[in-house]
Amino acid sequence: MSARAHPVPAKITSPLSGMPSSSWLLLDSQMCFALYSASLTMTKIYKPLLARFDLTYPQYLVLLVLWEHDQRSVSELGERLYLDSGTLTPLLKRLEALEYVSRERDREDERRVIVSLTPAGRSLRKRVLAVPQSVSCATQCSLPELKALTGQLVKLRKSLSGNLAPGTVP
Amino acid sequence: MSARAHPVPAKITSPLSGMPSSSWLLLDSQMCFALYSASLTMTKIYKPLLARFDLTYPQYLVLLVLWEHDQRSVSELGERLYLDSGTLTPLLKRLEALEYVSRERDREDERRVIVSLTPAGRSLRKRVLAVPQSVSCATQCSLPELKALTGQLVKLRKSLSGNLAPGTVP
DNA sequence: AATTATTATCTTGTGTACAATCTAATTTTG
DNA sequence: CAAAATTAGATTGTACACAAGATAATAATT
Repeated sequence: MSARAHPVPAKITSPLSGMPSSSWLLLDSQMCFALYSASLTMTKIYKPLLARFDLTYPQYLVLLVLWEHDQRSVSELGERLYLDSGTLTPLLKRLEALEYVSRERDREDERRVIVSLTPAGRSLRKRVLAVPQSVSCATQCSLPELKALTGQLVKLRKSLSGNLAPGTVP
Repeated sequence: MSARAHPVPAKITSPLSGMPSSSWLLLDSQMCFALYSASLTMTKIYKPLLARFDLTYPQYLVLLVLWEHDQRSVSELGERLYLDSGTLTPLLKRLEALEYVSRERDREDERRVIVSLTPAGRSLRKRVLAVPQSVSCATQCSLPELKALTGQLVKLRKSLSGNLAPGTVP
């Protein structure tokens, strides 16, 4: 007595365009779900590749940052990765337990914690090089396609970031 | 005595293309990070909009599925959303506590649990309609752009799903 | 200099994600 | 039909993600 309440039922149109209002709630038409599920799937692809180094995807991201610039504070890592200290602190402790990084208070400003690569963390870099290459293959995309998609996603993140506090309903 | 080891240091090229090997580890050139950070940002956009209904984004996704087809089993929801029972079981219990859904064993097959919308869950649909519209605005994308991006992300998820067990290094 | 405000990190609590394991209910097979 | 295999959910353990609040160090102000 319920169910199948969707294909083209409404004549009401949205304020945004000629889309029927019901279309807005169709799972498969939602860019956000495509984004969300693609992101989860991507993490699953990384998992076995990074497991050999006892790394998770977010831990690998921290190492990417440190391989570019060693000795970053927790907040600098957070700004770069868009993650907060509540996420990073325990993650960094795990990376420290793995002996890929060390954490020490900044002498200049004791509030800050400086995260540095250990020799093991530095030497990991070359061995990890194959991982993103392998994932790149799994996408079945050409490098120009990947670059284009990256650009669109960066643009999207920036647009969304701009709306991160106020906007409720248009 | 470390740091800044990257812009164009290596002459070695990858097996995939003419990209210098070091480029593969640059955070900002990684489509996967763009995907990951865009997805997290998107969830942050949804959070305040869904909080009014005491919903999280994955809970909202479950409701989207049920609004399309009421009375789905846990595994059917999982197939649709690409989530497993370890994620869905506690999530569905919270939706049940909110009285948006009910959960009962299938009489025909007692192994299955059927998730159904309550009247409150059904009536939520209209009120939630403004949420995806609002997010759509926040993207600053036109509807054709959103459709194109959705298509690319779906294609990406499918390509990645195809590589979910075997492939290690190419 | 003492007060106030700010900043950086840590902690706590809630809610995903998912692997691995467990239990119970069907289905398949011999 | 009984034993074995399969299936559907639930449970457990690990690891994010983030809001909110606590703590401690520094900066700004009076």
